[in-house]
Amino acid sequence: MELADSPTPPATAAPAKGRPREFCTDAALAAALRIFWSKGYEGASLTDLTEAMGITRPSLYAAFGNKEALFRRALDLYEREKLAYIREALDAPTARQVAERLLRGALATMCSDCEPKGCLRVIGAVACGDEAESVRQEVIARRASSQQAVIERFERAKREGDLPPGVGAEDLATYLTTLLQGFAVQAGAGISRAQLDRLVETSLALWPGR
Amino acid sequence: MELADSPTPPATAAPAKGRPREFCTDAALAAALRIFWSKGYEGASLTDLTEAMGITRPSLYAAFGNKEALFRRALDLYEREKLAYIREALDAPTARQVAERLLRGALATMCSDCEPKGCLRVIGAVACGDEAESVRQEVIARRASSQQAVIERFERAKREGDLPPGVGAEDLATYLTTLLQGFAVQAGAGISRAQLDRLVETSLALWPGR
DNA sequence: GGGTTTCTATACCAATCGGTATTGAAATAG
DNA sequence: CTATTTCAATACCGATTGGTATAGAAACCC
Repeated sequence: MELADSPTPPATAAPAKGRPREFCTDAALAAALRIFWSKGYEGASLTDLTEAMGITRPSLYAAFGNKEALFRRALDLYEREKLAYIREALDAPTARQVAERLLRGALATMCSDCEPKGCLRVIGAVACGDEAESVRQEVIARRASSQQAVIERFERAKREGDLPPGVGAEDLATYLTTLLQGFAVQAGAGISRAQLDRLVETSLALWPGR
Repeated sequence: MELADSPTPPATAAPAKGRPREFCTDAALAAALRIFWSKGYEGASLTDLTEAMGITRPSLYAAFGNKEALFRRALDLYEREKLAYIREALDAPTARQVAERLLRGALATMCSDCEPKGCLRVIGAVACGDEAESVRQEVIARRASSQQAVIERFERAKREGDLPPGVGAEDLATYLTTLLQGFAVQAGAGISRAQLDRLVETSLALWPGR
C-alpha cells in the first residue's frame, strides 16, 4: 500500500502500467487548496473537497492518501505558488525594501479578487478541535520557518548597517511577521483592498530608518 | 418556551417558584468561555463544554438555549471581563498612551499563564464551516465595533493636535488594531511572554510622535 | 403533608464526520 | 484477443456532531 504518488517531480517518469487516472491531480489539488484556504482544515469537509475537486471520495484517497496528507500537499502548493513573494522579498537590497515587498506581496495575495481572502497559514492554524492539533502544529512550524528567514535577513541587514541602532533585528522581524499575521486576520474578515492598501502605507510610514 | 434566563441582572428578583438550579450559571459560563477561548466555536464540542462546565447536556440547553447562544453569552462575558482594558485604554490622555495601554492590556490578556492564549475575538472568527458563518460575522462585527471606538478616539486626538500631521487617525487606528490581531495569532501559536513583551516595546518604539 | 414545578440523568435522535469495502467497467501490455 | 491493472461509482462503516424526549428525584409553595 503506497500513498499519494508525486505527480509533478518525476514528470511522466512512471511506465503507466494500468488504466491512467482520468483527472488532473494538479488541478484537483488547486481546487482543494481553495477550499482549505477559505474554510480552514477542519472547516473543509470531504464533501466540500470532493465537490470542488470534481472527483469521488475513493479517488481522493487513492490519489492523496487522506485528508491530512491532502492538506499538506495543498500547503506545499500554497507556499510554492502564493508565497513565492516571500523569497523574492528577502533578496531586496535593504531591510526597508524587504519589508515593503513583504507587505505589498501579502496585500496582493490576501486580497485578490479571484481567490479566498486571508492566509492559509493563519486560517489553518487557529480554532481547531483536538484531532487537528498535529495539523495546527505543522502550520505553526511553517510560519516559524518563514519568520526565521526574515530574522536572518534582518540580522544580515544589521551587520550591513542597514538598520537603525535602536532596534534589534529579531525584534523587528517578529514585529513585521506579527503585522503580516494581523493583515491575514483583517483580510479574512473582509477588509477592503483600499483599506488594506492604506494599511501598507501606514506600516511603511512607521518603519524605522529611511 | 423561553430561552436563557438572565442570572445576574435582576439579582434575586425571580420569585423562585420551582426547584432551584443546582449549578452556578456564571461559573458554568466562565468554564464554557475557557473552552471556546482555546478551541474556537466549532472546535468546542458539546462534550467538551458540558464536561468543563460540570453539567449535563439538557441542563446546558435549559440554561443557555443552544450552543450559539452560549457562545454569545461567553463572548459577552469575555468582553466584559477580559476586554475591560480597552475601554480604560481609550480614556488615556494621549494617543500614544492609548496605544500603550492597548498593547500592554492585550499582552496581559492574551499571554496569561492561567488562561487560554490568544483572543476569543480572533480565534472565534476564522476557519469555520458554513453553519458557523453567522457566529463568525457576529465576532467580526464586534471586532469592528472596538476598532471604530479606537478610530473615534484617534480622531479626537487629531483634533487635539495629539497626532503628527503625517498620519491619519483612521489609518493609525486600523494599523493598531491590525497589530493587535497579529498579537492574537502569535499568542495563539504559543509565543513566549518575553517575546510578546519585546514585541510591545518594538511597537511602541515605532509609534509615531513622542 | 399534598401538589406542582423544575431539576438532573439516561438514553436516544437524525445528520454528518472521515474513511473503506465492493463492484464493474475501462484502458493498458502482451 | 486474453490477462492484468487501476480506474470511478455506490453503498456502507463506526464514531461523533448538535440537539431532545423521557423519566425519576428533589425542592419549592401552600
